[in-house]
Amino acid sequence: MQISEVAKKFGMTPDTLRYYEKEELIGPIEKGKNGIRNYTEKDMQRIQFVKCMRAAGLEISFLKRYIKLLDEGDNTIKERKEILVEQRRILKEKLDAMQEAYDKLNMKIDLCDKFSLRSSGRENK
Amino acid sequence: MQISEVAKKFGMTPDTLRYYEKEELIGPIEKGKNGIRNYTEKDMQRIQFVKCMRAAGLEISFLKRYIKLLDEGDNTIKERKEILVEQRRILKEKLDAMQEAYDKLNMKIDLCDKFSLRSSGRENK
DNA sequence: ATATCACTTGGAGTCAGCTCTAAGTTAATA
DNA sequence: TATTAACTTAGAGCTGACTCCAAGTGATAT
Repeated sequence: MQISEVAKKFGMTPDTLRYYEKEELIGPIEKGKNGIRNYTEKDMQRIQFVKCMRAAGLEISFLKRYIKLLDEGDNTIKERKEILVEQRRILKEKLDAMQEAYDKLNMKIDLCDKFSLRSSGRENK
Repeated sequence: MQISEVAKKFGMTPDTLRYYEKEELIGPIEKGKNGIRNYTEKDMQRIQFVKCMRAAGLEISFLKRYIKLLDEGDNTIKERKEILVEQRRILKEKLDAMQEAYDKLNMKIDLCDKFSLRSSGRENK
């Protein structure tokens, strides 16, 4: 599959895909003799993973480190787990902070509703 | 309360507090005749709010807009609610994406554990 | 043959959100 | 009185993650 098609499939730009490859989050992607990238099913699984993690705000430096270890094979599992556990911790903290903000937003929205009710109530007297 | 004290209280730097003030997320903070900021209880409530929202990733441009409306009074409630609802929607999407990544991380960590168990089991034969 | 199109590269530019620097003022301490 | 420390300002610099640009290549359509 060619770069623009893959980009479309994942809702990102070819630029971003090339950038991720340069940063070694994906690939290196095989190229035909014309120099054009041809993405395999496996490449796309990795893109899927990277996209998911990036959408959650995980840093590129982490992903790079992790994927390097992945490619090094089974004897990096212990280290990989440590990295994953650390990222999970960071992610959990962010999730909690966001949940707190979410609740606060909900409260504020409720207050707006209450205010509107009260004042429309007064109008109808 | 003086800037460095407030900064410490909220775990941020004086620079950030001055930056937020310049961007009109807080204040304007009253200054003594020496030109030094003196934060009131009300200022700090707003700092608290801004900090919470920023920690959840809400943009400064939104906070600025929202706080401007707040200061304009009751007849901006409808517009404020619209903004809040929109931000809630954005935040919800991010929360879901992060939850998905969180689950994926957990799965990967489980896989690491299983692998370690299996190989240590083999070792003990 | 020539134009169009999607691709390639290296490197520069952009953006949000801080973060730091330099130069200056003021109040308290040695 | 001189130093120190905490504050002030305007504005420059930094970081992460893209995003864009210019110049070039190669395959296809007219």
